[in-house]
Amino acid sequence: MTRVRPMRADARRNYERLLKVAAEAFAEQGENASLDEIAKRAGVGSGTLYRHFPNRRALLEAAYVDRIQAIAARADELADSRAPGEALTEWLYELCVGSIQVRGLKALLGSAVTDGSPGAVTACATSIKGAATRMVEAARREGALRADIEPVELLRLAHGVATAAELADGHGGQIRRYLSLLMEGLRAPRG
Amino acid sequence: MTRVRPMRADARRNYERLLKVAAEAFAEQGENASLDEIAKRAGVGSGTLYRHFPNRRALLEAAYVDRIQAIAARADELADSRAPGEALTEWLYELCVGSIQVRGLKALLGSAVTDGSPGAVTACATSIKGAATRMVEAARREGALRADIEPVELLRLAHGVATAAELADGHGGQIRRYLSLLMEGLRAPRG
DNA sequence: GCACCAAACGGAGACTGTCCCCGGTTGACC
DNA sequence: GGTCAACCGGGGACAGTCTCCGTTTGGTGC
Repeated sequence: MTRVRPMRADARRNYERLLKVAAEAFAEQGENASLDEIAKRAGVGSGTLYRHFPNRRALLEAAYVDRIQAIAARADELADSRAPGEALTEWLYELCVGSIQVRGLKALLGSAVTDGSPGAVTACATSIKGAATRMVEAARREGALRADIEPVELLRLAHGVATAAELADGHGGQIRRYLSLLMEGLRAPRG
Repeated sequence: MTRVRPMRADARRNYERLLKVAAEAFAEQGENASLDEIAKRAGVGSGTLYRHFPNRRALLEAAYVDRIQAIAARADELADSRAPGEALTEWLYELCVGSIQVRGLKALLGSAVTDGSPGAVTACATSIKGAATRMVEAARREGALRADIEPVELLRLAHGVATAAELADGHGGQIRRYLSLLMEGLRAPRG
């Protein structure tokens, strides 16, 4: 158990400003927003940015953990208020909407469900997969979902739906439609 | 009718070497392969590359037109040898495999079915959409496909499937599975 | 053959972005 | 208010994109 000493006041200040600015920049410009530009907008040097966040992915993840947690929490909320199958569909819908509207989020969610990506075992990946697992299990019990679909597969397929919808109009206008086509295929097999 | 004078011999030579090298580079490294590096490998200056191909997309497209045409031709071949629904599924499967194995191809196919992308009206887009249209119409007639699915939507969804499969293992091992799940949802509605 | 010149070449260089390094600064603690 | 580890920030090496322009060369008419 290493003694963790609290961050110095200036460090904490910079850290938080960076997160705030980064979240905005990634949302607007996607995952490839300029890091030096983010540093500048946060009023710090690029050295400071890279010390706090060794690479782009680290910053991206830090900027969106809370949003991911919110999505995970939303799963339980939906599970309480609707039938499992419906809750699942609605949750995936919201996931896709978030992926398209907040541009950096999609990349992050994608790498969270990528097999064998370095550093994939992150807080983000864990909580989103946990939420998916709970929803999938409930939906299976209700017979609203085939038994051979793994939670992580569902997340990957949802990512695919978001990608397809993005190609359509760039604003997610087709998510609902594409998702319902997919869900139709994921229902328990026809008699 | 403008008089088209043939390319000078050195120009044609360079043009073709660039295409060859670019196809290799994009296949290996994806759509973001370094253009200067491609020029160097082809033994020409970067100025020459940019004169022949004003931007990355132009080079990408030129490097893969023939491959896209082959995919489009393959559609007719499959249509002749199998039932429409099965032919469609197999064609989409091959499309996805190509998208994953030849890395730059996916980006190109994606932009070909993007609504409102600049320069979307290209030879690639036209021939791939044409092939999709023929397959979709045949499948519809057979009742193997819902009537409300547009050809271009199918291409977008296939792109989504390729994306999902790529997340799974990076090599397309799940394409068949994910595609069959999708196709299940695209069949004519249950009674 | 040869001279001409439009077409084509190629690489220097301006610009943007990433990331590291290290001399200077500052906040926390005594 | 002195000490020092932690932190800052910007300069700079490196890589990539794309343009500009002086130089070279292939095609053509003689």
